[in-house]
Amino acid sequence: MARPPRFEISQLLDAAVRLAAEHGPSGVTMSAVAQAVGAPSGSLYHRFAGRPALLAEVWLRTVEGFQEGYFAALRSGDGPRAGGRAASRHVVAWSRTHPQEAALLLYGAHEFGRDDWPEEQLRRADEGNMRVRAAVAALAGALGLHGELGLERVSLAVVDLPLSLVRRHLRGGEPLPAHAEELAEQCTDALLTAG
Amino acid sequence: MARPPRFEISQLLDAAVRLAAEHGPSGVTMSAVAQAVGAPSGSLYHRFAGRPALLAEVWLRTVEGFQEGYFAALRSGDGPRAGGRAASRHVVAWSRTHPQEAALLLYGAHEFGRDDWPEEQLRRADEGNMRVRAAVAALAGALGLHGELGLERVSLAVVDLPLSLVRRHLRGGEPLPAHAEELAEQCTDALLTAG
DNA sequence: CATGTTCTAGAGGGTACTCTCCATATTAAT
DNA sequence: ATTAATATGGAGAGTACCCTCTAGAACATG
Repeated sequence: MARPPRFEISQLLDAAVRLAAEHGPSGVTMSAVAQAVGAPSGSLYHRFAGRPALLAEVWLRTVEGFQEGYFAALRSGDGPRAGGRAASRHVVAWSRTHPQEAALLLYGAHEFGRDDWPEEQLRRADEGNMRVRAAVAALAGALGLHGELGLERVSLAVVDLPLSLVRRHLRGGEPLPAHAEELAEQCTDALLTAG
Repeated sequence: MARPPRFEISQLLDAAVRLAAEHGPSGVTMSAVAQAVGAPSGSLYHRFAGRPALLAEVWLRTVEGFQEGYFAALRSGDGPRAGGRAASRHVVAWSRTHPQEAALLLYGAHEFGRDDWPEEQLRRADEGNMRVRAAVAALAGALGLHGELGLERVSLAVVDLPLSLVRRHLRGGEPLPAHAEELAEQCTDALLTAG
């Protein structure tokens, strides 16, 4: 018993992703998103409580989409070492097939106005972070890398390093080179070797 | 034969750095900088052609200040391997003593409106980038790491990896842990070992 | 002291964006 | 058909910011 929506939420978020990739988070204005899909600005405020809520949703949908495959990769393969390599590879491969979303990930939640997010979305973000931390800690334990220093080294190996590799290229506007997955895997492996 | 300035350029840039570190590049507005030092907005336009010029100057002063010590570190030590380790260490140590400037570096020139910069400042930025590329290429050659893949691996080792380590902590608002330099050096060394 | 130069001081126009509001339209269920 | 629920469509108030512009203050030099 209601008028059907002309604009799907996912359609609005797609436009927001495109804008964020092209002009940065600050380019994701309510009017820009509305104009991109041909909707009046009022319609946006039926879906999102305000700009912070929209930015949070764009960020969370992207991160959660990324993490889905990331955790699967971490658990894959034969043993923790292979899982780490696969995870590193996944970061690069996913970025290759989702260049706009990857560009978005490189900004970080803070640039998407995290400080202004509504309670519930902050919770979702925290939960994702916790899951990553837990997975990294489990990997570090399985590899015998203990202590604060070991944990941080594993984080660098399976999270920050592959992201750095992606950043280096995407920020320059170039696509990822063919050998990127290979390089990420090699470097991750080198860092996972106990020093 | 002129009235002495009440506001030094460096004083304005200092305020801009503080604002950028706290609120991001978008927080560096002309009025915010003016208000931070107690100057009228008009005075800012005597020093800088406009907002893009101010942002460019903030970025360039910071990057050039950082690079000064970075190149010295790269050339220091005994052989290329030690130079790479020292450079990695320098990134972390400099970030520790210059937390605000480091936060600024983590954003990247693009976020500081690089696309709108005046010609001359674009040139300065390019020159800095070229010097880094050349130094990294020289290091890769001395280490016997050849080809596109080797070059990129060395870049990751002595530039992106230590920056990632810094980013992980500073973006969370925490200071760098005591062992950060040590960890950076170890990881860089692991990556500089030919795979 | 007179002069020319550089700077301060701050008002205000122009622009872009966020968000509110309300009349109107569309649908499902009664 | 009526009604309740939900959406559109778009005008416009409020706000923040960039930048310009003019008047005059402060200083070194002749």
